[in-house]
Amino acid sequence: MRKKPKQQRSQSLVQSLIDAAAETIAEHGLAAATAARIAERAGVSVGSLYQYFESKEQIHTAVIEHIATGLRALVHAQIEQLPQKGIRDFVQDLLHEVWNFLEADDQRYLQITRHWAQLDFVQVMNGLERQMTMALAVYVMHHPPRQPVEDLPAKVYILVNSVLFTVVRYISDPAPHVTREQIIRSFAQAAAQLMNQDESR
Amino acid sequence: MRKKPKQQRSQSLVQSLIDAAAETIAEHGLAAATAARIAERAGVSVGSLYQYFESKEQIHTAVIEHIATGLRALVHAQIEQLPQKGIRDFVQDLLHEVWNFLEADDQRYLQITRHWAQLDFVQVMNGLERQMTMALAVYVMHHPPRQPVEDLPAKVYILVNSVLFTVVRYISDPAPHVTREQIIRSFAQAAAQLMNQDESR
DNA sequence: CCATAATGCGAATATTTAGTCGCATTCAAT
DNA sequence: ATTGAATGCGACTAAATATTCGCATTATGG
Repeated sequence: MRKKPKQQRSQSLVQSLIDAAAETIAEHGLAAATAARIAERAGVSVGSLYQYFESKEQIHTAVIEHIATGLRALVHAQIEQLPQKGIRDFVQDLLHEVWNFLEADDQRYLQITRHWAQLDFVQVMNGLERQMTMALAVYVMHHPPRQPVEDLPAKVYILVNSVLFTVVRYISDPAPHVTREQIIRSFAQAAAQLMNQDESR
Repeated sequence: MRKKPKQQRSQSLVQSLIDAAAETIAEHGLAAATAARIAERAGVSVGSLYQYFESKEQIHTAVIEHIATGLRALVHAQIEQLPQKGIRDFVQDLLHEVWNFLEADDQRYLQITRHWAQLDFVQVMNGLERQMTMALAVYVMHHPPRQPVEDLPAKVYILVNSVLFTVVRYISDPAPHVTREQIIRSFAQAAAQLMNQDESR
């Protein structure tokens, strides 16, 4: 960011640029999110845009950070309820929340998440992983299963990535032949089994 | 494709363009795979490129199709061995194969797969899903578990997408804190449990 | 060997895009 | 009210890039 926005008008200008960038990426993809288009959508001149952002990519990064904050908050809130819920319900509810989050605002965040490879989404997922690994480790310690859980970090790695990508892929799917509820149920089952917390045996 | 390449020299020209495109995407990303660069790498003029491809995107699509063929063959070969192996070993071996495939040739295919959202990779995954669903349905029919498998299509959907995306993500990860073997083992376990084929209980 | 179709070329054109710069406008402190 | 700093503007520049077109070269069938 070139200059720090000091006055209030410039701060809201920066915000409107970030919003406009998010909308543009969501509606027309990353490639279409050019400096000119973002500025126009924000009702701002390109000159002003470059007053606060070094480059086009810096705006994209700002958008990611915005999404990341939302995701982190959501996961954090759910983790607080893990002890009372147990793994299965926890995963189920978390999945519902993530799903709704990605679908909100006309799938604004979804479209952005699809371009994870080109954006710095990897950092975000690393953060989520750590958060989840800690929480699950603590939970398993307090609810020791008959058989100890092996490779817990690997399992969390799988779960976090699988959930996020599969949901993104599902929402992107024009004609999925399975239902959202089936996916969520299956994921919850898989998670519970992986943590050896499956009571139905 | 504008013209059909009839003579042998033009056919190999087309092939060299596709190869060059794959290499360019792999090494420098999708955005860098411009018409000029692809042509240069193939040792061909841009004019010739546009003689056989309507647009830059059409080359990208051709590259995808090439990868898809490889993946399909690989999965097909593994599915043949499913009956003798059982779910767990099947998934484990399949994962090793997919992993090696994506890492081969200096991760040539990996980089391409990372851009699935912008390319037509969705079709590929639909195909793989159908292939796997059929195979697993047949297997489960011949090896009925104590409890019937619910939501089989959904579970296969999860498995296929999770495996592919998680592997891609893992190979992209500059500093993963879990090992490849842990991931594979955990996935194999998850698959076996999901199909109620877990004998270790 | 000739006629004709297929192939190959790359300079030239048209478009798109990132990023800059000098000038105009607004704010905030005195 | 005045003044200097902050903000905002958008035409302009420079660089990439997609795609075309007329001409040169090469293969093929007779």
